[in-house]
Amino acid sequence: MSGGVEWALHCCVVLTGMTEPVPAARLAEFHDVSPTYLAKQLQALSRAGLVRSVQGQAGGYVLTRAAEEISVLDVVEAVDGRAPAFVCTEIRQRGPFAATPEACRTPCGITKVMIEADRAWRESLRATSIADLAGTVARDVGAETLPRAQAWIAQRD
Amino acid sequence: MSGGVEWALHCCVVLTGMTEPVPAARLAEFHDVSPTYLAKQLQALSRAGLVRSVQGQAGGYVLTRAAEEISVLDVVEAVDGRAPAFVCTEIRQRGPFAATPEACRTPCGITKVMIEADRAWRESLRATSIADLAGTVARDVGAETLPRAQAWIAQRD
DNA sequence: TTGACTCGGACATGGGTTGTCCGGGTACGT
DNA sequence: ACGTACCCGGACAACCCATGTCCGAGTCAA
Ligand code: SF4
Ligand code: SF4
Repeated sequence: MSGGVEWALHCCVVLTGMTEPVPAARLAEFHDVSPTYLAKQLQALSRAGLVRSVQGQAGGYVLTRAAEEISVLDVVEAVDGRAPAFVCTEIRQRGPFAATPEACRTPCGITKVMIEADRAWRESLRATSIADLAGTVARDVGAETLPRAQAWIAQRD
Repeated sequence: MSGGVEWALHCCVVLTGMTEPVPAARLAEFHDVSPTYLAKQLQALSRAGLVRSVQGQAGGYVLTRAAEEISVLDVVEAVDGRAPAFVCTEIRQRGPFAATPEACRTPCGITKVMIEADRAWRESLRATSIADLAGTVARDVGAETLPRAQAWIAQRD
């Protein structure tokens, strides 16, 4: 899995409850990561419709909907793509005992198992929302930490 | 996911019920794939203890236990490794609002979600065995296909 | 003893993710 | 209305791991 997923998730969590647009550079400074590369991840989120980008001075990114309506799966798929991890090479159609193409209409047993496992993985990721994540960080490091961090992000130098 | 997983699974299926050792070169010829690269995957299976390799003339690979006792997850983990897909970079310990290391003893919410999803994925893969896969190919392409293929593999030129 | 065949780990190559850059565009301040 | 400064967006390289290959050590059969 792409490492940028972690960055994107952290950004979505800190964007929770933010009313003003936040520039990508400030998010990068907050997390101490490469600003340009983080920008790429945010662009992916923007393409997926999870965040809305406003340009010009005092621009930045804002969530398009409530944090309860954004699942972890949405973020993962936005950054890493919607393609399944396992892709069949159709090697059963090769070699001396090659199967006929019309026999390969329906996915074989191996592919079925992989698709089912992929579905279970995605379902598990869909069960948690960004708001849930924000709640866990409130329980882990204290309820006042997130608002203070958001205040630091909101102030413009 | 590594593409070699598909090759390894196919090899395990055709090895079902094989009593004589099968060389890697013959398996490669049967599937029409690179012999040397397939050998690498079989070596991984050997290291994981799923197959036993016998050397010398008339050597090859044999399953170490019954196909019912080998799950798809075993093969996947043998080839692709046991490491989880998501690895945390601990970026919460960086930046102006860095968390203290002692606060990071327990995994955060993001990591918990990822671990849970990974567990669900592996559990789904563990539910199916190689014997089940052999059964599905019997239902899909006919019950006599697999024995005939195995007979072709068993004969030595 | 000979021989030949097998596996095993060490060695190149390519595609993909990571990381970076500059141009188009927008909103603010004058 | 103009200038300006800022921000986003997609196009451009660098690094790394998966892919693919090779030859030597070991082993069994003859
Ligand atoms: S038999 Fe299944 S895994 Fe093998 S090539 Fe066909 S679809 Fe892919
Ligand atoms: S808060 Fe969670 S996801 Fe973020 S760096 Fe720490 S463990 Fe990783």
